[in-house]
Amino acid sequence: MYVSSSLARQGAAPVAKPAGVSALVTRLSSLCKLSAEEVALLHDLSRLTRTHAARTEIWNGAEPSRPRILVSGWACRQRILGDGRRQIINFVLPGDAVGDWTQPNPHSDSTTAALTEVVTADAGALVTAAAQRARGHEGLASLLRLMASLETALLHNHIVRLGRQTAYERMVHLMLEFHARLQGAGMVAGDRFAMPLTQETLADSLGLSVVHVNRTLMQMRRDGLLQIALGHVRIIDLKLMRAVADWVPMVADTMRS
Amino acid sequence: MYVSSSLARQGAAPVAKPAGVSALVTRLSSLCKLSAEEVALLHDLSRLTRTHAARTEIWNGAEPSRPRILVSGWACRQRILGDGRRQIINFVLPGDAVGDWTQPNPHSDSTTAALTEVVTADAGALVTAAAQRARGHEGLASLLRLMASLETALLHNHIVRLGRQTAYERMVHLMLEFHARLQGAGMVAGDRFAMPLTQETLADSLGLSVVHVNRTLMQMRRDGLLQIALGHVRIIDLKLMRAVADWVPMVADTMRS
DNA sequence: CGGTCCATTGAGCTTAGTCAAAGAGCGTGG
DNA sequence: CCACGCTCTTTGACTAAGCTCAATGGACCG
Repeated sequence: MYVSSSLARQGAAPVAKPAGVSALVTRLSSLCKLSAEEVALLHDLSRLTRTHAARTEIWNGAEPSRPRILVSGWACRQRILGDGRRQIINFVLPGDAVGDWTQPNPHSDSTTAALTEVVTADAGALVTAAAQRARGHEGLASLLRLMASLETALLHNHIVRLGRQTAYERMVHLMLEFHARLQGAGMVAGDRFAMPLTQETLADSLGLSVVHVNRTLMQMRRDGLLQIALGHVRIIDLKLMRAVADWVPMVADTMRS
Repeated sequence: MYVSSSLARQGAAPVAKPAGVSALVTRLSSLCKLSAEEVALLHDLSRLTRTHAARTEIWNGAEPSRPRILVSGWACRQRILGDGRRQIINFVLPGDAVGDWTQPNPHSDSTTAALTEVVTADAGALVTAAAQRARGHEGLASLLRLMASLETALLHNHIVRLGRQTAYERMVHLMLEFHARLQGAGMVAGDRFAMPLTQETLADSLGLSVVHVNRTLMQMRRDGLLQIALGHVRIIDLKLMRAVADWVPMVADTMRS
């Protein structure tokens, strides 16, 4: 039974997707109390954007480059092993840093690739303003520190998923992570959000085979946890999902309450 | 055939283990060019140390505390799932930061536990000096950034191990990581270094069962990759190990050459 | 209409987990 | 000194989660 549940539909209509930089501003200003001047700086990011096609590399760990921030689309940090095995290290969503800002030239062998068409902005002005500790920009330094801290927390979560959770638990946990992160960017409408990923991408993130990802998703549907189709996810039973995946609320979750 | 290869021997004689803070100074000053004044600051860390017993918690993600740095012993960041499953997120070795310095109160559910008796030092002075950008302390800021960057790289490596490597590859890769990190701290003598971990600890790091860790280690011995006994590791065939594990040199490695 | 990408499903296999038992080393108290 | 208990390691037998191979079907595009 093919239920037309393609995950990565090209022409899927956007759901609650703010145009331009507004998702980015929503997300970043929700993390940290920022002055009006600082928020203006965030809006200014839209003046120096660049569009990258899907399936292209948007950042290479080896060569130093200016700090960039993701404005729209989905990307991922990944590493390819010698024999072609691929592991996705983390997903980069609107408002996330592309690459590693803290280190000019880290010897990292991982690269950042666009999963969809992606827009990035030059964040050099942000970093400079935060570093200069200018008056009216005290919040930016906090923001950058908080962003780094949250990214580390996501890496920790991913390690726990991969090390000690079953395929089913991993998948549920990842869906909850997307839900929480996209909510922070105002990209969740009710119980639905866009997830333009193929099952192969999910497999390479969760350390599973494509076939097993498919079976796991089918089981989740049968269990009434969520619906996945047409590049969108609809959460059906959030409470059950959190119980299944041993979910620990993220910082953004607690701030909301 | 029991070959007396206990991994965690209490009374094991130290191998190339510098007493006091020297391992820490060795490691940190190898990362970054530091002024004499800054090196003196590192030595000063020994004035504010604290000893923690094995199997005790030395840092709790929830409550804010002063930044600390590990002087001697082995610790780990870990998370316990609701049903008791445990995942070790990373190992903390001499010269590594305990907890998360960048964030006052990160909502992290992970804790840092001492695997052996451990000595930590208050690193508040370091962080303050780096933040003040005082003259003569320019290197400290770089050092802290580099430390954070290296820790992130280790998390990335761990994710790749857990997601896309076999039990055998994971184990070899972890041994290579210990080798490289301890070498930076001057704690490798020739081809040998101390590794005071039980097989259960290795299992909880690599996402395996204790039984399978044992079988994997036995196979590695038979294959002539390394010897593990009495809480020590002896590297036999470094080249083969690196080929097996798809090893990517760490920053510290490349600096050495 | 053929080609391509992605999702789905079945059959058989492999890696790694579970359960159970035994051995080695070490500390402790009689 | 020795018996006992505890922790850690080792091994066998069986089980199971997840992988590989193979084939099919829907959707979309030129």
